[in-house]
Parts: sequence; C-alpha cells; structure tokens
Amino acid sequence: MTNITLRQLRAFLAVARARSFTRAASELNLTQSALTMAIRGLEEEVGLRLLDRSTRAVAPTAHGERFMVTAERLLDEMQRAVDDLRAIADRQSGLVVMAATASFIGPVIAPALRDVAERFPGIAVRLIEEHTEGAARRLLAGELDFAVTTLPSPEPGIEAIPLMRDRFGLLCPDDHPLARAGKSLGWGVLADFPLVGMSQLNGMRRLLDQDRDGAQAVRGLRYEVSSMTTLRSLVESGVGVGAVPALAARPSGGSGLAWRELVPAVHRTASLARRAGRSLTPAAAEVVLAALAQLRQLRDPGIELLTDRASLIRQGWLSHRG
Amino acid sequence: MTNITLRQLRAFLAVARARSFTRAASELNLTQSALTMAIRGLEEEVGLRLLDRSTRAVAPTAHGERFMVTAERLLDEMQRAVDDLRAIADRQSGLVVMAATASFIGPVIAPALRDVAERFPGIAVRLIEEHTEGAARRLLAGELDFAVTTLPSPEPGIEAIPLMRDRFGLLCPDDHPLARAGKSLGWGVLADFPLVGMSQLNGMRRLLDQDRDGAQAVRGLRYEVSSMTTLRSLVESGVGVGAVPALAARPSGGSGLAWRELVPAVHRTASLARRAGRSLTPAAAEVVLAALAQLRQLRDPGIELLTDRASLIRQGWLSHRG
DNA sequence: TGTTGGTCATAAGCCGATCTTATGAATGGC
DNA sequence: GCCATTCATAAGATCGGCTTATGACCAACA
Repeated sequence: MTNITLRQLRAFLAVARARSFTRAASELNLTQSALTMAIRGLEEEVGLRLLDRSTRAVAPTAHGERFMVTAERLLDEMQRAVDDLRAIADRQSGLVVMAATASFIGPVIAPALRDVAERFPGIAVRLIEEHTEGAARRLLAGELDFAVTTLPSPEPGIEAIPLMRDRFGLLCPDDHPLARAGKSLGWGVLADFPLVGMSQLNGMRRLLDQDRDGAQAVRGLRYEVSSMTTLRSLVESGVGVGAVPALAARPSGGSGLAWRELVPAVHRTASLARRAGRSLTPAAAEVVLAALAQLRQLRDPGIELLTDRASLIRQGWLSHRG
Repeated sequence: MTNITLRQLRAFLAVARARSFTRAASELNLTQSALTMAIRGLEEEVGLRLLDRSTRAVAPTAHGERFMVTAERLLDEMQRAVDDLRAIADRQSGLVVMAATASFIGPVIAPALRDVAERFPGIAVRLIEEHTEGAARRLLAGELDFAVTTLPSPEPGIEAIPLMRDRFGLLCPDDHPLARAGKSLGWGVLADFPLVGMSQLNGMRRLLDQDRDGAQAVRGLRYEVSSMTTLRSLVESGVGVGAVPALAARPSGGSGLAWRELVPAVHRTASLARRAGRSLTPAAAEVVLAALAQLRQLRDPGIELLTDRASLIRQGWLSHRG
C-alpha cells in the first residue's frame, strides 16, 4: 500500500517544473524546508531518486521526468472529478428524475420547472406523469429522485411528507345553475345531475369511494374517464358535472368552468415521497423548493399548504446551504 | 484547489463497498469515528452528499456511486505508477545506457553484465563501444547513465572518479625472445623490433605520445591499427610487437601472446564518468558494482584498483541501500 | 584565494489534522 | 416498549507537517 499523498505529488511537480525548491516553495506558499521534506518522503516511499539536486541546480532524473507526466495526469483527473461533483453541488449541472400526478404538473410543477430552468440552466429534468402506484413502484426501484403523489398509506421503503391538501368541490360549466347558487353546496346536490368522474385506477377516485360524503360523487357515475383533461372537456361541454379537488380544477374562472366548494369538506393530501434513506440531490432540492413557492403563490381557498422550507429542512429533505 | 486526500478516497471506497462504517473501519484498522470524520471532510470538500446513511443502512448516493468508479480508477493508477517506480528501485526492471572503451568491454564489462543479468533478469542494457571523446559528448548530451573512459582531463559538466589504472607493457608472441628475457624490460627494447600500435584517435596512443618513455613505443611505428583486436592479431602472427596496457593484453598466457611489464611504469587511468549532478539509477549502480567486482577478481599485477564501494558511496555514486 | 550570496539539507519546536475513547441519538427487531 | 446495533459527536491524545533557525555546499567575484 502506498502512503503517497497528493500533497507530495503537487510538491514534486512544483519543484520539478520550477527546477528550484525555493521558487517552488514561494509558488506554493510554503517554505523551502517543507518541500525538501515532502520530496524526501516521496522518494523514500517509491525508493527512487526523482530529483537530482545540488545547491546549484535541481533537475528531475529520467525516472522523475516520466513520473511527472503520471503525476500531472493523476492530479488533473482528480481535479476534474471533484469539479464535476462541485458543479452538481452548485446546481450548475445535474439531472432530476421525478414523477408527479397529472393534476400537479400543470398548475405547480410546470411553472416550478420554468423557474428552475431560468435560475439554473444546467439542470436537466426528466418528469414522469405517473399515478400513485406507479410512482411508488418507481421510487422503490430507485428510479426517482422524488415524487409528488397522493400516497394513501405510508409504504415501507418509502418516506413521505405531506406537502399540501386541497378539498373536493363541484366542477361545472360557469353558466350552470349551481355555479352561482347563493348558499354553500352540500354533496347531495350531485344527485340531481349527470356525473362525470375519474376511473377507479385514479387516486382521487379512490378517496371519494372511501369517503361517506364523497361517495355521493361516484354513485351512479354516468361518465367515467381516465384523465383530468378529458373530465374537464366533458364538464365544459355541458355533458355533466363532477367533484374534483381544487388544484385539479384550476384554472376555473375564465375557462368556461366554475368550481364551488362542497361541504362537508373532503380533502386529498399530496405528499412529497422518496425512497427511504435517499437524500435529495441539490438539483432535486431546487425543484422541490420551486414547487413549494408555486404552491404558495396559488392562494386558493381550497388549497392548504402543509409544509414549508424550515419543516423540510428539519425532516431532512433539504440542507441548509443554498 | 481541492484539498481532498487519497486517505479520504480510500475511506470513502471502503465505506461505500462495505455499506457500513463499522465494517469498513475494521478493514482499514481504524475506528468507525475516524471514517465518519473522513467522509464528512470529503463531502464538505465537494459540497455533495456521497453516502446516504442512517443508523441502519449505508449506501452511496447516485453521485457517490459514480464517484466510486472515479476514485477506484484514481487510486488504481496511483498504485500502478508507484509500483512501476518501485520495480525500478528494486532493480526488477530498468534500462542502463552506458558507454565503455573497447579494452574494458571484454575483460570487465561483459562478465559484469553476465553477472547482473543473472541476478536481475529485468534489467536491460544498452552498451555503446565508444572512445573517450565520443563518450564525453554523449554524457553531455544526457544520453548515458555513465561511461567508463580514460578521461584525460576533467571536463566541465562531467563528473569523473578514477576507477583503476593499469600500466603499459610489451605485448609479443609467447615464443618471442623478449617473452622470457630474465631481467625486467626497459622501453628501449622496443627500438629493436618492428612496432605495432594504435592510431592517433585512440586514447592510449595519446597517452604514449605525451609520455617521455612511452613515446619510444610509437616512434617509428611500423603498423598503425584502429582496434585492439587487430593489434593482437598482428602481434600474434609475429609481424611485430607493441606496448599495450595490462588490461588490453588480457587474456595473454595461453593465447599465443605474452605480456611483460615495461619500466619505468607508464599508467593509463580509467574513470567512471557521468554528467555532473546526475545520479545513477539503481540498475546502473548495479552494473557499476558488478564491474568493480570483476576488476577486483582480475588480480593482475599490472592492474591497480583505485576505488571501492565505500569510496563510491562517499562520493555520491552509490547509495547505501541494496 | 578568501569572501559572499544563494541554494538545499537538517534539527527543533509548534501547530493542526487526525485518530481514539467515550458517549449520545436513532432505528429496526424482539 | 426494550434492547442491540449503528452512525454521530465531543474531548483528549497522538502524529505528521510546517516554520524558524542553522548548517553545509558551491559558484562567482574581488
């Protein structure tokens, strides 16, 4: 086992290049004495004279000259490797692989990514639109840095922290009678109209299924669709109405759609999830922060933020730096 | 500038591979605590988490995993470079480039090289038969590790140490009248026979030219040749006699040739020479030592050893090791 | 030829980095 | 919930490396 240090390599190169201990010392901000000892240590370690020196001249030996090339390359590679890591740490580069449920991507993730791209042009993102189960599977497989999902129950091997919750409300055309009914709406009103809802594969659908009040929004469902975009289209064209979370309803006003709270409140909680014990990369942390900022900007009565930067730091999702 | 140490790299690799600080610590004969600190230092230096760790599990992060490859390669290259140097230091490999005058090669250098080859099969030698001036030029050009020459005067830029000296004597056929003349021979006897001698390009010829007694061996030279082999052939076939140094006469008895001292003694001194300030490689030192041993074995009355191992060490030609 | 200025080598003491010991905090298994 | 195990942290000890001071050597110059 070698006990050679990079310090010795640097000392050797400096002396060999400067052809002088004294000059090399001043370049390295050391004393000549320190270099003498460093070179001695190096030569003892390899058992070979690398620098021929007298009080009048210093020059690398033939072996020393060959070793210079090696030492140079070694230090160079080391520097490059460290620089790469530092670039990632400084978020000048990096790849974020993440998954999010569709309803988050439009109003939250997309603008967050635009934001991140502006400040850190070197960060690349792979965004996977994925429902809860798929995200969980990918997390466990180690494919993702993190995911934004409506994780129902904490799975082993996955660590999650509540991010926000929004309540379900009625989505209807903005010229629909219920759109401007004076009083607050109860879940019972849904019984009077043809209902549009998500298929059973969907996370929010299952929330409704399991809720006593929410179940009224899926009983006798007339149209069952697989994406929120489709649901919105159907509602907008007056085919029916549906119960959707506040976030999924956005944008509502001005888009031909109206959203009204339903009481009693039924919530859906979205979480930040990662594989247990896996830390966020600096780039991923930046995306999470930007998403948080987007959520804060929404200022929607139906949407409630459940965490903040400090809390994320406290629970080990973010570091203090940056 | 990175301040990362190879120690940290080794610590990182050990922990990442063992997936445990404790196990890695016992492998490296350190405490778990030391590794914790080493890893912390490394991570601070690059600004990036490289190992995700809890009290129950340790695993490299994605970046850590990539860095493992780099760190492995770096340490490996370092090890290889050092091993190469050590092989040279141990004389398991190495190339010696040397020059010697022809008269040395046969009786001294050749058997010395056979000897070295036996003990250090990895050492390669490039041996150049070269007269004094040529050797000096090559030394100054840095082409040679060392040379064995009859250096007349110390040149600047060349460092020389006397190796041995031999005296001139009469070379004649072994059935020649002078071969068994009772008394010692004076230089005057040469006047009575046709003389064979080296050309003026040769070092020993010039020694004779410049010596009052020796000059009698070149005055009225009948045959002027350019190599000792030729000279010996001519003398052996009875064409004439000549004055040659003891070493150049060997082997004399049993080869059809006889060699008799001439008085007063005229000496030729052979030196070990190298470029000033240039140290011998371990392999070259081995050759020098072997040559010295050969010279010692000659035990020829006309040959006088002028140095020894201790003296070479004292004057910086050899190191103590080995 | 003695002096002088500059160079690398060496020694001693200091200081900081690193290691060890001891302890704390977290977590999975029972 | 308790226990065993693991990593983290703190404090003291130890070791290596740095600086300062000095020596030895050598070339250049008077």
